[in-house]
Amino acid sequence: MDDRLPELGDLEHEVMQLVWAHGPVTAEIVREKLSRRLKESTVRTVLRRLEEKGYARHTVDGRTYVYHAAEARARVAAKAVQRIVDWFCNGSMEEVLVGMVDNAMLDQQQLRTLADQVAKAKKARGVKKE
Amino acid sequence: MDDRLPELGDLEHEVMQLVWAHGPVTAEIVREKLSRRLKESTVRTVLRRLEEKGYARHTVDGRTYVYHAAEARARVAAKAVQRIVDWFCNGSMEEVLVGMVDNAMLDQQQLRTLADQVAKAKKARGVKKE
DNA sequence: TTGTAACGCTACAGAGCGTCGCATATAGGA
DNA sequence: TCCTATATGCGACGCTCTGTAGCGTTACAA
Repeated sequence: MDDRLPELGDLEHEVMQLVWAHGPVTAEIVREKLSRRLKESTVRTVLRRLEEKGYARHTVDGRTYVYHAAEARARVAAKAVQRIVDWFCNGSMEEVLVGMVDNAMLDQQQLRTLADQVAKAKKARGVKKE
Repeated sequence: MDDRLPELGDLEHEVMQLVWAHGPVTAEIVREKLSRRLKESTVRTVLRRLEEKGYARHTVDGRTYVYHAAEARARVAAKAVQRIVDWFCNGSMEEVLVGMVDNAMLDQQQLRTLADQVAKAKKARGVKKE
């Protein structure tokens, strides 16, 4: 259930961002929206690898593959962060947050605000939650 | 000042953990403490690469190199998290935390506690801060 | 000066990623 | 029914990163 998603390369990442932002996409759409001009086969290879890695899934429309995100972006990000926390700090999220405050990436004010927003967000979707 | 630290491989990571946990170390000490039995030259190569990547530094004692962590573990972890946040959520730490709560990795209670601990930690070292 | 201990340099294989070319299958129109 | 356009998968190639190590070099003690 909490399988480790493999890491993403730069291009793979860019494509996933498109999938998340744009919603279901075809290889052609991805190709058009990419910053670089790439061959169709390149895009398809990336999409296929993304699916192998568990980031995306596809459905078939006529004879066209439509790719969807397999997991919400926030969820993937959360797992990535969890991984970092486990790796570096034996799972102590606290140590990481302290590090961020220390590094001036975050201050307690923001942290407190975050706690509120998270609480709100949770309540907002609380019903849906299983 | 906030240079991007390159990622670490598994062995490199294990070695850094030793450096952080054990304090200044020599190649020999690292070798002894590693889970696997490796040749000295292997350990030295890893240490050297770690230094190239900016994770460690060395001083010379007699003709022995002594390696130190270049940055605190929490700081490195924080940067890694920051990177994740930037990559996936356009810098919205909030979105990530929501994802973690959503993923049951964290609950608001913990988050609030974290906010307190962070505040305390900051105060504790507040004076040193620049 | 010679042995020994510590070091850096170079290498090499395997995996991951960006990038394609090419063979193949299939829906429509001639 | 057959040809063409289009969509797909598979395999490949080069480059970089990482784990792992052999070997030549240098400095200090005897």
